[in-house]
Order: sequence, then C-alpha cells, then structure tokens
Amino acid sequence: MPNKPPTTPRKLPRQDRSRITVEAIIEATTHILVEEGYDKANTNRIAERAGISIGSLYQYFPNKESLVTALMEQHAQEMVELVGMKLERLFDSPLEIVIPEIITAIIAAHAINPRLHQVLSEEIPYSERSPKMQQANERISILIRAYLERWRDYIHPQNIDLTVFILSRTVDSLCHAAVIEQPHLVSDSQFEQEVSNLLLAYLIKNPAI
Amino acid sequence: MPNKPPTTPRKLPRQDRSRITVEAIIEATTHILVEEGYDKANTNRIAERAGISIGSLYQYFPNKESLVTALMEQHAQEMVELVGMKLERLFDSPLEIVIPEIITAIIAAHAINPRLHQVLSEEIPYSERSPKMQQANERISILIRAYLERWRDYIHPQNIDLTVFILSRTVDSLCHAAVIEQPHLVSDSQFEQEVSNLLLAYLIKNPAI
Amino acid sequence: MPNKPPTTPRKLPRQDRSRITVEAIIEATTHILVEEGYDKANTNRIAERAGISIGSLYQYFPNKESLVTALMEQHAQEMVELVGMKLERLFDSPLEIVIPEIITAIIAAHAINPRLHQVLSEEIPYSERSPKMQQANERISILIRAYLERWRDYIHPQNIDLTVFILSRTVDSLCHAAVIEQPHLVSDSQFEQEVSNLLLAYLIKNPAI
Amino acid sequence: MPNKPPTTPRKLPRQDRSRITVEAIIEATTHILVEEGYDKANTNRIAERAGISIGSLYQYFPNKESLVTALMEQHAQEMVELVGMKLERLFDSPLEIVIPEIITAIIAAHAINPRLHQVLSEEIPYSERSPKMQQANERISILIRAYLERWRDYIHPQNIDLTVFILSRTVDSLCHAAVIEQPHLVSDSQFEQEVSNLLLAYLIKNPAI
DNA sequence: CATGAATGAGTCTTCATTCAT
DNA sequence: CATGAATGAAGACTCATTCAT
Repeated sequence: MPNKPPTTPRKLPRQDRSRITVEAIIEATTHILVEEGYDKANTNRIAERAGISIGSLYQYFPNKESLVTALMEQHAQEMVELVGMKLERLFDSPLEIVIPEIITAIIAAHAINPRLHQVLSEEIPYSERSPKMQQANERISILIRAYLERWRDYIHPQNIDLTVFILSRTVDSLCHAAVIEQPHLVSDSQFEQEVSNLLLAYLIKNPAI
Repeated sequence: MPNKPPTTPRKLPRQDRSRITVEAIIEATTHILVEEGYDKANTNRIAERAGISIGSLYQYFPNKESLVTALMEQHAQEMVELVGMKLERLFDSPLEIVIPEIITAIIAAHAINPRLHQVLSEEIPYSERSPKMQQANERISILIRAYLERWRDYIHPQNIDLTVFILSRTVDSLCHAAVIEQPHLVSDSQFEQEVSNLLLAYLIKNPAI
Repeated sequence: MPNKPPTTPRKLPRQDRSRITVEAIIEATTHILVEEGYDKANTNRIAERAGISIGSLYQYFPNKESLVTALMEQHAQEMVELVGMKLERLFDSPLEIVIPEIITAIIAAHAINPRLHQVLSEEIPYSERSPKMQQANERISILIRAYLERWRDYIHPQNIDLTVFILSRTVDSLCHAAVIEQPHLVSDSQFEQEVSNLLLAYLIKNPAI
Repeated sequence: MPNKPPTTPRKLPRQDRSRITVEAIIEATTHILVEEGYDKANTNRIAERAGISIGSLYQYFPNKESLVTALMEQHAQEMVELVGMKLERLFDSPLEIVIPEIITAIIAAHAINPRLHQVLSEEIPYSERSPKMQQANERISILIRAYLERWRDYIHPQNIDLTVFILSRTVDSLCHAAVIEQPHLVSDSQFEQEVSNLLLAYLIKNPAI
C-alpha cells in the first residue's frame, strides 16, 4: 500500500490574518461542495471563492483531500458534542424523554445545511474517512452505551453493542433521509414522533404504548 | 441549465455478440468500481478489462455516467424483483413471517458483492441517480404500501406513507451498514432477529413479544 | 523509499503512425533539451514542438523522466555499439592502433550533438540514471577488459579493473570536455595524438616513445 | 536575451550577526542540496533549515541561483587555494613529488563531502556557472602552467596549454569518479599511485619508471 | 462495426519571490 | 532589519471522448 498523503492541516494559524484565511477556505469549500458536488469541486475554484490565491490555500491544507477531511471532522465533532451534551444533561432521564430529544437535535443538525451533509455522507469516498472520524463515531457509541447501561433494567434487548449499532444507524439514516428526500417531514412533529415510537417500542421492556 | 447528456444505452443489443459485449462491459465496470472506487475508475481501463476497444465501449454507452447508471439500475431492478417476489408470495402472510424473510433476503443481496453496493450507494454523486432508479424505489414503496394496507388492521402506526418510508430506510441502512461495517453480524441470526424485533415492535398493534 | 515511477516507455508503437509519433517526441525532447536545458524543459513544450498533443506524449512515455531516460539509454547504447564494433574489429590489433581509433570515434560521437551530450551528462540528476545505463557502462567495461586481457603481456599496469576504470573515465571526460569547452581542439589531430600518448605511455610496457 | 538576474550576494556582511546569518544560509543550502539534490531543493526549506525567515534569506541573496553560485564559488576558491598552496610550496620540486601530492590533496578535497561535490558538478545547470568560477579555473590553469614552464625541460609534451587542459581534466574527473562511484578506491593508495603513473608517464621525458 | 491513436481541457500542486506588518 | 503570509505563473499529468483507418 502506498503511503498516503497527510490530511491534517499544514500549519495552525497563529496570526489573526491567517485564521481569517483558514475560515474563508473552509467556508469556500463548503460552498463549492454544496453548489457543485464533490467531484466537480476543484481547489482553484475554492481558492478563488475564498478570495485568496491557490498558493495560500496550500499553505494551510496539504491537498484537496484535507479540505474535505477538515469539513467532515468538523461535522463529526459537532455531532459528538451534540449527543454528548444531550446525554450528559439527560443522563438520568428515561428513554421516553431522551429519545425524542436526541432525534429532534439530530434532525436540527442535519437541517442546518442539508446539501452539505448529503455531499459529505454520500459522495465522499470511504477511503477519505479519517481516523479522527472513526474516533468521533466511537465516542458517540460509548456515550450511547453508557446511557443504555444506566437504564439497562428498563430495556428489552440484551446485546448492548448490537443495540447501540442499531440505534445510532437507524437514527442517523432516518434523519438524514428525511432531510434530503422528504424535507417536508422535517418541520413535521409527526415524523419525530414516529421515529421515537420506532425506537421506544423496540427498547422498552413491557411498553405501555 | 446545460442540457444533460443521455444516460440510456445507445442501442439495445439485438444480436448475441452485442449482448455479450454489453455484459462484458458491465462486468468490467463492476470489477473496476469494486477494485478502484468511483473516482479512480476510468473508461479506458474498463474497456481494457472488458477486452474491447474504447471505441466499442462508446458504441454501446454514450458516456461514463451511463455505465454507472446501467449498473445502478440493474441493482435497483434486482431489489425490486427481490422484494416483489417475496411480498407477492407472502402477501397473505402476517408481519411476523414477512419482516424476517425480507430482512434475510436484503442482507443476502447486499452480501453478494458488498464493496459494489458500497461504491454504488456511497460514492456515486446524487446527480447520477436516474429516473429509472426513482421509479424502482417508487415501485418498492408501492409494494410495501400494498402489503401494509392488506394488514392495516394489525398495524399500529396510522400514516402509511410515513411508515413505508421508515420501514424501507431502516431496513436498507441497517443491512447496508451491517454488511460494510460489521460483516461478522451478517452470519449472525441474532442481528436479523433484532432488526425484525425493531420493526415488529413498532408495527404490530398490541404486540405479544 | 517510495516506489519510484517507471521510466520505461508505456507501449511500443505497433502502427506506423505511432512510430512516427514516438520519433517526433524523441526529436522534440532532444531539441528542447538542447535549446533550453534540462530544468527549463517541460512536457507541454516538448509535445508542442513534436506537433502532437500532450495526451499523446503521455500515451508513450509515462512521465517526464522517461523521456530523458530514453534519450540517455539511446546514447549509452550507441556508445556500447561504437566501442564494441571498434574493439571487435581491432581485437588483435595492438594498443598503438586501437587507442587512437577509439579516441577518434568517441570524439566524433560526442561532436554530433555536443550540447545534447552536455545536458545529458551534466544536468540530469544522478538519480535518473536507469539500470539500463548501468548495464551499458558495464558492458563497455567488459569489452575493454577483454581487450586488455588479450594484450596483457604488453601492458604495464597489473590491476586490470583499475586500469579499465582509469581508461574509460579518462577518455570519456577528456573527449567530453574537449567538445564542450575547447571545441577548436576537436578538429585538431594534435589533441587526439596527445590523449593517445597519455594512455599509451601509461599502458605500454617499455614504451618506445 | 533577457537580462539575467544578478548572482552576487546583495550586501557584504559587515556586522557579525550578518556574517553568521550568511554562513547559516550557506550551511543550510549545502545540507539541503546534499539531502535532496538540486531540483528538489527549495528556498523556503533552505531558510527554514537555516533557522531564519524566507524574507531574511532574500536580504542576503537576491535569488535561488545566487545561493548555489555562492557555494560553487566557495568550492572553486578552495580548489584554487589548495592547488595554489601546493604548487607554491613545491614549485621547485620535480613532477615525481608534485603530482602525487596534488592528487592526494584533490582526492581528500572531494572526499570531504562527496555528495556535495557530486551535486555541484553533476546537477547544476551550466548556465549557473558564474564568471568567478571561470576565473578560478583560469587561475588554476595559470598556476599549473607556471609550474610546467618551470619544469619544461623535463617534460615531453610540447603544447603547454593542451597539457594543462589534459592534466587538470584528467585529475579532476578521475578523483571525482573515484570518490562517487568507487569509494573503496579512495582509501587505497594504489589508486593514487596509478593516477600518478598515468600522468608521470605522459609528462616525463625519458621516464625511468 | 471495431480499433486505438489522438485530443486537450482541466486539475492538482509547487516554489521563487514580494511586501505589509 | 526580520517576519511569514500571500502570491500566481508554471508545470506534470489524467481521462472522457472523438474519429480516421
């Protein structure tokens, strides 16, 4: 296997001017990705859109891939923080409270820039998923797992790892698909209600629905 | 908007030799896509792998996109047939029978060539999803809908369209993710059991689980 | 060590048209190298000069380096043939005959396109010397060695390997430097005479000069 | 012809700090050239290695070429001094003493940093040879010439200019090639002996070898 | 209808050099 | 005088597509 080029940003911006540049690059990458899609996007246009020279772009990002990676990691980080914050605050709240809250939050997160999420999750080759993203997903799994352990007595399925997998995948894919394919569902509390029902019916021992 | 190039094959192969050529091209496309991924794949290599000249490839497919589209449509068609066959045969069987059967079948379909399914669903730009695929998905939805209507009295959720959406998405994404990320789950009947539980618990009125 | 890109031509030209193209590329490379030097030379200009598109150039040569390598190997091959032919024909002639003949021939070879030889030997990074060139030099050494063994009884120095090294280096560097730095020497039989004297005085046992 | 940029250092370092900086730059250039070769070397990395900013580098050297030129001139100067010192001290010593001494000294000079000498003599485009270097070579020729004149009566070849050319080229190329291609020869007094024999046999009238 | 040589627009990336701070 | 962010021309190389044979 050839040693892959790095995807970590080249240098961390110290001065204010640089930080502005890096932000402009990220913003431009987002914009171009949203407007053109992954494989029509090109670094020259990104630089142009960012209002900087192509050389400056390469001062901060070693290659095209690293631009996308930065965006994906940023998104993954936001998701970790979102779920983390919710679960921390609601650690002692029962499933009936937590599940709808998280669904609402994740839909909201996806709805901020649906097209970007779509490009990021549907068009980026799997090979560009960075270790940092794996870690982010890992951390989310750990958070969910801890919560499920806390409420184990009230939960029907016994294989916790499998449950974590099913939960996280189901929520993510349904929220994603809703935002992309059925945007009208997003503003519809019925959708959130039904997804909650799906998960609660599965999870809860002796459900009283 | 620039008038997009066609994605339908240029001519239907009437003669045997042509059909063989087309099949070779499809096979080669599959192979290259699996080995290299979407954006490392190129038409010259596909032609080479198919054992024909690049010129001949363009005799049958007007452009690169149409190759991928053909593959995706073929796959979509297989899925329609799969679900269609199951539901037709099991139209009068209750959910407890149908759901596990379909899950098993879909997992099996994904497991035939997991990497191909991955490339097809994760790396192909959305713009290349053809109308035919939409129709295929549509038809699956119609089949599921019909089945759910048939068993409406035993089903808890009332918004059938929404239920179809949730069902199809959940099954597809879980099976897909299982095959790709947790291949060990595939040969594990527990996984199928749990996915069935997830859906049955949601769907069935007064479940007796 | 990263796996270096290949320097062998991509495909051997089968059709006449292709052979003409390859020849045009070689000619253009020579021309550009002579006119601009190694690091001002660029593939786009070479293609332009060859009257073909840049794409065609890359059909036959996988990268810039391979263009130069082809030229160097061609030159090395010519040198092997030159020395080989001379030594074969003159294998049984004494040093007093062979040395001047070879010097004359090598000067003539260098004088055909002095600037090209200069660029090839002075500006090409050592790293681009291909195995084939090593072999060519090796073969020349073997030829010289065989000749020296044949005439061993008349030769003063005893360490043949060292003598081969000294001989080949001296002839090559003097002829090269003469053609480049003192072109007026080239048409001057005195120069050849003196170089011959240098080597003969060294080699011949009990010289009668 | 475009007016070529200057290759002389921008300002002579009067203050100590400046001289240290210039030396650091030269050292860094040497290091990068040795490690990376001429055309992988770049000014940013040289500045970094020198521990200064790229801006400061351009304070002392007007362009990349001038860095290399400074190095080459330094090297040429060393060679002049080396040969000058030897010939001055040994001006009245006969060839049998002088030739081996010079060969030993030149091999030693090449052996200090073989890779640097290689890069300097094999990879630097001819266009970057500065007038100062020509002068240095000129001065060496003058020194050798003076010595040969002094011992003219004992020397066989009559054309002194040609002899100077042959001598200097032969010594330089053999020492260079030995150090680069046959490093094992360097520590071998036999090599020096043979090169001496080569030259002495040529030069000395009625040799008594 | 097959071939495959040819095309060239398009893309990533480098690096010598400048100049505002 | 030092800094290092910014510049952008330039160059290597790819690949979908065409078309003469």
